[in-house]
Amino acid sequence: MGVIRITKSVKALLNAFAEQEVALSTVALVEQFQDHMNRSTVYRILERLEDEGILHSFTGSDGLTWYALGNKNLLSGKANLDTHPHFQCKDCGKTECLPMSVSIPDVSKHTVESVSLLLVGQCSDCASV
Amino acid sequence: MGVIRITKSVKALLNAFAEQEVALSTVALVEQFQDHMNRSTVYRILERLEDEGILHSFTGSDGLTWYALGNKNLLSGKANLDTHPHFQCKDCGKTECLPMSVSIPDVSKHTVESVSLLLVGQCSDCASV
DNA sequence: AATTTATTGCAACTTTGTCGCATTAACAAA
DNA sequence: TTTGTTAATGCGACAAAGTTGCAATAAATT
Repeated sequence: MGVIRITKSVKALLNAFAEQEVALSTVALVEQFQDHMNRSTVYRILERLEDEGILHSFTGSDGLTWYALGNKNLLSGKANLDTHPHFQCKDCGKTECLPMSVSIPDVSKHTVESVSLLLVGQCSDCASV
Repeated sequence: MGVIRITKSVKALLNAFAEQEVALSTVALVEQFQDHMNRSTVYRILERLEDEGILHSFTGSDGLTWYALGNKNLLSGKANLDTHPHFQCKDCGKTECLPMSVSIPDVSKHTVESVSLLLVGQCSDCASV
């Protein structure tokens, strides 16, 4: 499986997530570390960390890929579908996992294997301006 | 606003949606009409039709943009949030709007303006194989 | 039919993301 | 601590989705 060696680059990326309790886009991470690691390295590490279950990814409103800590943490059991939503602020772009589960109704004749749920709106910081 | 002139290209695109009751990806449409209209024309027409409310768009599991008929059709009133999910079959790729509304819990301190909800799984056709 | 201007085609471009391959650096074992 | 194995990285080239400016074209209106 994924992460076998804890390289400096892996540490740096994990650090970025540990410091901030928010989701980070691949684009932002590539830019943040452009002087310290190659673009493809960023992509490959994120992929590996996701394979390990340390990160999980989702698609933002702009179609870009975002990553956030956790995955298994947010799930009660592996049998259940992970239906936690992500929230993206249309003003400041801040994106985060929402610590809740949304119930998805049964879809007749369809087997649902994964759910991605993105809420776009205004976060509290931007609302108070 | 958007659509002012009903050109041959606009008619052709609207026809594609009328014939099939499913969502179509920009990529598929560009390919389908590659001999009849330019790629940028497809993108621009889809954008205009969405502005008009004739189509609505969402992002598929692959990160690609998809369009489907309706929008206002599916909404009871403009005051309510449109929370109808989209379903994408992981096997055949068929993608469709689901005629239902999913209730989104209140998110404290966040104003939710739009919801995108994508279910990925297996459709009935693929399940019976 | 003439006029106006929205729409289109074209081509060049941007951006996100992937890939192969040679080099480098984790890390386990001696 | 040194050595050997191979995962991980850098680099560069590439692919695909989507955008943009501008000149040419074709709706729609009079």
